[in-house]
Amino acid sequence: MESDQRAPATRRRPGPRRILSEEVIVAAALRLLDERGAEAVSIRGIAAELGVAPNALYTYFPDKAAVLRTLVDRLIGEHDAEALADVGRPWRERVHELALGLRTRLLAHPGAAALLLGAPMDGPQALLLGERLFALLAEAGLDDDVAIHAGYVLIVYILGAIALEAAELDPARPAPPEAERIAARRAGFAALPADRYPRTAAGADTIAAYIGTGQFRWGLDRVLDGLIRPGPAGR
Amino acid sequence: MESDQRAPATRRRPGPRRILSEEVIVAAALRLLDERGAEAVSIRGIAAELGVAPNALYTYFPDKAAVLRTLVDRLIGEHDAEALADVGRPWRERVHELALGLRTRLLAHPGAAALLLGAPMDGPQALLLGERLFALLAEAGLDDDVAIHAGYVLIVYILGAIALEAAELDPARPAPPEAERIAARRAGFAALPADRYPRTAAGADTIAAYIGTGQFRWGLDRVLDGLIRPGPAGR
DNA sequence: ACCTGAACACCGTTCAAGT
DNA sequence: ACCTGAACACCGTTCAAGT
Repeated sequence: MESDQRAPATRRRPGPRRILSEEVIVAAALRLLDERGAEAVSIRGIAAELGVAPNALYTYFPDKAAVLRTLVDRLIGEHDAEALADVGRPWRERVHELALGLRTRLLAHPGAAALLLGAPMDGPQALLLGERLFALLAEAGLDDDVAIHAGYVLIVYILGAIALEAAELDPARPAPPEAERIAARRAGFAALPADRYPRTAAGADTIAAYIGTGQFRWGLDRVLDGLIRPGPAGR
Repeated sequence: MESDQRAPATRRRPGPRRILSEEVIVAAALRLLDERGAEAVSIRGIAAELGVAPNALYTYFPDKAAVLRTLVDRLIGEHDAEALADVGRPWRERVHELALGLRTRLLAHPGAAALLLGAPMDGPQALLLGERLFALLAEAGLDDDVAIHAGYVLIVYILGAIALEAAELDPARPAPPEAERIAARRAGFAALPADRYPRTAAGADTIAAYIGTGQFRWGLDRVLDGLIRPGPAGR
């Protein structure tokens, strides 16, 4: 019992147990986020989910913020890199695919979307996303340094729109169908005092309908228009 | 001593004490946010700042989230409404003023900026901001419902850019000068492995410089260009 | 190296009570 | 109506220890 000098069972000595890993922890955090909302994602909650003592997680992450940053970065990274690099397809189509794909995946985890713009976008997957956007915009004819500025503007629009849309969702449960969300918004805006917010009340139907794929795409196209064919104030 | 039947001291009976108010609570929260960062803003912390028991705040706000929502909405509302409505000045100039002013004020409270896109923008001041943007864009020649969509895109860009920029700041202390922030970014990007992030590393200087008024304005102009003169895919 | 038990210094919120 | 004391059910993180 006292001899731990014996040869390693596998190639490397397995250490005491090796139950956990970064992946397993992040996966548990995401599960918690989706099932019980943002405030259920605690170190203690994740540990309980994994059947482990809370402080076990500190072997893999320095603090809770690091877990969340890693989680967000992984979600950002889940896109089809090959399709984006396929030079045979028009660049605008590929930007659409990137942006819409990102929106779909992030809205599937509304709790995570709230964390999107709360920390610097400096994770490895976020940087890769930037690389791909820069390359796409360079293909579209922009000079390298303009492409970089333009890529940042695009990221701001894409992530900002997703975050703002996700803010209306209940993070504890999957997003209701678009039609339902629009109806709820319409009711809210129509109830506003028309004397104070005349345009908002009058345009309630229009504003209510901003949520959704179609409008996300419309805004994306307008931003791309502005970036690709700079106006008189151009850089 | 036992008779509390006497006539009210002032016009309305003052109640037991009336120490607190919504304004005082929000102001204390903001002070805490600026001086000691986001995580110092707790119900208990605010109460201590005000010399009051923690649960006293529940007379004025239903929960902590409501305090933060009100705080953000107030910050959004601090702009010069008259200057924006001044029809004598070009609309683009007024949009700039609105956006840049918002950026300056929100970056002065980096901790608050992180909360910007975490909750729906449905506070009274946020709605007023929307009204003003819609009016400006209608002046710029957009149809009413297009102006509403365009206004939303603008808000997404403006708030998204501010949030992303604020995410790099230490919320516990005032923002360092722009040059210093750019230098710190440049060092970070230049240190990236060039084989994995070729464009990011090569463009480190450019990316580092994205932060700042000039670039915020450049992006704003590009977005406006796209919105005001819709391209072939226009709505 | 990896995990546990126990503890520290906190949280938000609720309840019953005092004025 | 407005505020307090006390309590409940939590937090994130650290430390010393076991293997």
